[in-house]
Amino acid sequence: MLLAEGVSGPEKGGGSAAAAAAAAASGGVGADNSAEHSDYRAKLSQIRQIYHTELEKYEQACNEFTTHVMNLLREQSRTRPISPKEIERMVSIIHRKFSSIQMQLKQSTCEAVMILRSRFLDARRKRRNFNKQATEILNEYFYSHLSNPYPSEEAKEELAKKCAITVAQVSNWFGNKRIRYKKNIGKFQEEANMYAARTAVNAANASSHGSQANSPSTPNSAGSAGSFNMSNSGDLFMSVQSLNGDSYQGAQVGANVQSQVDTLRHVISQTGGYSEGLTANQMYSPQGINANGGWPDAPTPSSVTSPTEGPGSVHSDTSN
DNA sequence: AAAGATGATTGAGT
DNA sequence: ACTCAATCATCTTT
Repeated sequence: MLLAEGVSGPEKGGGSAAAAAAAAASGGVGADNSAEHSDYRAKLSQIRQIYHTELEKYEQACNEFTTHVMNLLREQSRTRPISPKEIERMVSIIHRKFSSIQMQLKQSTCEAVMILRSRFLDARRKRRNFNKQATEILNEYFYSHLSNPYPSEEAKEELAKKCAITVAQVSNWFGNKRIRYKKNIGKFQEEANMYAARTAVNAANASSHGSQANSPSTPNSAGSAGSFNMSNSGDLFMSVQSLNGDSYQGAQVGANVQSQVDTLRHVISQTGGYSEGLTANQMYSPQGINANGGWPDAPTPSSVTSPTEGPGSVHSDTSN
């Protein structure tokens, strides 16, 4: 342990390198937090220094005590015979005592290092929110796959790359998002509206401009300037609703039909059944519309592209 | 400072 | 192996 942390290893020189290596090996997340690492390293070197000075002190004390005892024995040897074996025994006893003290020192140092590590390297303690763009990308995916928000491994990797985070973080994000969305759909309605409308508009633009079915990189072109006005979103709703009418569904190529279905379905259910008394669960629940939509099971382990969905009935429940 | 939001961890279930 | 649910620790907003 101490060796691994560079505490009991070589002196000052390679210590920081060893500490950095240990931190990187155990931290795993180590990417940009150089400032925190330097702080960590400083504390670690402090511990190392204390450890070494204490060790030196103990050694010195041990030597002093040994010579002291030796002198005593030598003095005694004038009055009574002392066998060299006895001297050896005494010395070994002294050394044993001091080595046990050293062990204690090592143990406490080890504890200090452990505390330091847990303090500095525990990911929960240095949590940083993702930047706006990353959350936008993630939300966009989430709300455009609302009927089955379980990204495949490849999708996760892609999202991770786009958002400059790890795949595990993507999984965490989706886990949190699913659970929190399901727990309180009402709280997420505005957000859902926003993203649904936006992706719907994007899709409409894409389909009207030609055949750019799937956007391979940075789909955040249009409204990412960051102004979420309710009146504005109302406008979007209207346009989307008219889009839903009947003229556009032919233009949409089947690439991301499912996401557009989600989007449209969401908007439709929004504009259609808006009543104040209802609870959030009833107002908009993809589970209610889609029998499978409750995401209870079937995380679709390997179906990245599933065009099997029949594009025949995009708007089966428009309900004029 | 309190409350809410959010990313990460943990334990259980499948 | 993956997800859910609860929880923690921190960040952000009020």
